[in-house]
Amino acid sequence: MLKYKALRGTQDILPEEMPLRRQLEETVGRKMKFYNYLEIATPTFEHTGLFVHSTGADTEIVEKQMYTFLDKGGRSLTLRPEGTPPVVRTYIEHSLGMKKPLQKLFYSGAMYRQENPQAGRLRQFHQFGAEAIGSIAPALDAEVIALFLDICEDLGLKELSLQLGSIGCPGCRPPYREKLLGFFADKYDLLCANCRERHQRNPLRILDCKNPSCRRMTEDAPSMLDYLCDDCARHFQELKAHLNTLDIEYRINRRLVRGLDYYTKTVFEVVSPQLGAQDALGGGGRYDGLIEELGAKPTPAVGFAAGIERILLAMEKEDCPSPELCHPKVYVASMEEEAKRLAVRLLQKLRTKMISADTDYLDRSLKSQMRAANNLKVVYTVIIGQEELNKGKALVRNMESSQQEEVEIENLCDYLVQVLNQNQ
RNA sequence: GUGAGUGUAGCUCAGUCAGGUUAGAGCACCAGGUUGUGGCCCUGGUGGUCGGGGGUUCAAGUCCCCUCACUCACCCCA
Repeated sequence: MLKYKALRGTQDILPEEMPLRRQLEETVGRKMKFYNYLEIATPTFEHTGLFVHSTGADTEIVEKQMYTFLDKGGRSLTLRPEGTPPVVRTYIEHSLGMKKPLQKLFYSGAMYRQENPQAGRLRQFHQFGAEAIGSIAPALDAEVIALFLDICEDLGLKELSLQLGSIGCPGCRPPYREKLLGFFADKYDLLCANCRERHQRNPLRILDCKNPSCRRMTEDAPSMLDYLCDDCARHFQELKAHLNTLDIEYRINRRLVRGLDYYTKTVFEVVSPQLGAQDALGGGGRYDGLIEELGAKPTPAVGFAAGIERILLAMEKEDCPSPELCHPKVYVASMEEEAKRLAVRLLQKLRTKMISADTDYLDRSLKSQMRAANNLKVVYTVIIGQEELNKGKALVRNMESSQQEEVEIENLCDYLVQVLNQNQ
């Protein structure tokens, strides 16, 4: 029995799974470039207070999901549970707003939340995300949404649903909240246990309950969308207009609620019907109050975060094309000491000429070496033994055609470079 | 944190209901069939404290308890 296993909710990524991840990473980087978002990276741990004051002290994430610890100086630190607060902290700390009025940034990395793991939900998981800080333009909300959908489509995902909503601003949300409380006043006893708790703390969340009876009850509950202030309503209208011009389909979700405190106005979620319970591939929205909340001058912003493992799951379910592991081009099979020394020299030369190559380090029979070459799917196998050494030549076998010919040992490398280039 | 289901070879799984020789198959891996040539085929081999611990029994992969992990769902969210 293995003494130490990967911790609950963490995952080893094996060689076969890497190509697909790399592809995703490459797609993200490429698309971000086209939309002019620049990459940044922030530390994996921060002062605990950063998340308490941005994500929100009352949120599930901060209340019970953070990996928080004291360092030797007695400071409370936390492994980042999400990417937005660190990015905003960086934006403020390095006065990025002074360098450019609008900063468009993206990141990709591991996040940590101590939840109960299930399909599409890990304790260490990976997110990429974009944050556009400095503009209130609804067109920017649309760009951020378009960017995320563009990435998903480039990866081959087809069955996606964009859920759109608005949760207002500090101006219009409190009055709406009162309205909602009024609506539930005579229904309190009919709510499920969870919702009764929500009633005290965050009544908006009742709208998000999946309990069928709560659902039915909230059907004709007032929606935030009907109580938006003029500013928020106009913003929402303009965003929808922009999405229409971009031919982006969306579904208005009158009860879309986010679990993070900093959202204002626009909220959205991209959902895959392939996925089951954890079906949100990504989500985001506007957070016009966060920068000020963290001590800088008021600055509007909008962004999204996406779950890499969830996207990977969805790609698998939709049979998206996945890149193959790459194979070396040449295998050098050799017998006897002298030939093996020659093989090592040849390998070195090939590699400096940018040709991937490998050989046998297990002192196996020629037959085994040929099998190894076959499993590696190489294009050519070079065979060097005593006979060849005597002649000063080596055999070069084309693995597909099974044709092989003798080549002067001195010319081996140049010969292989030449034939491999012809093939391409 | 709660509920249900599942843990047998590197992988996919038989065997568990009705306890009883030395725990099996396919794939993968290794070797041989050709004393120097891959794929297909044939033969053989390596590999398991049956998730872990405890209990019942003459006897436990099989029954009971605990524990850990995974899966699904609640919850939450990416």
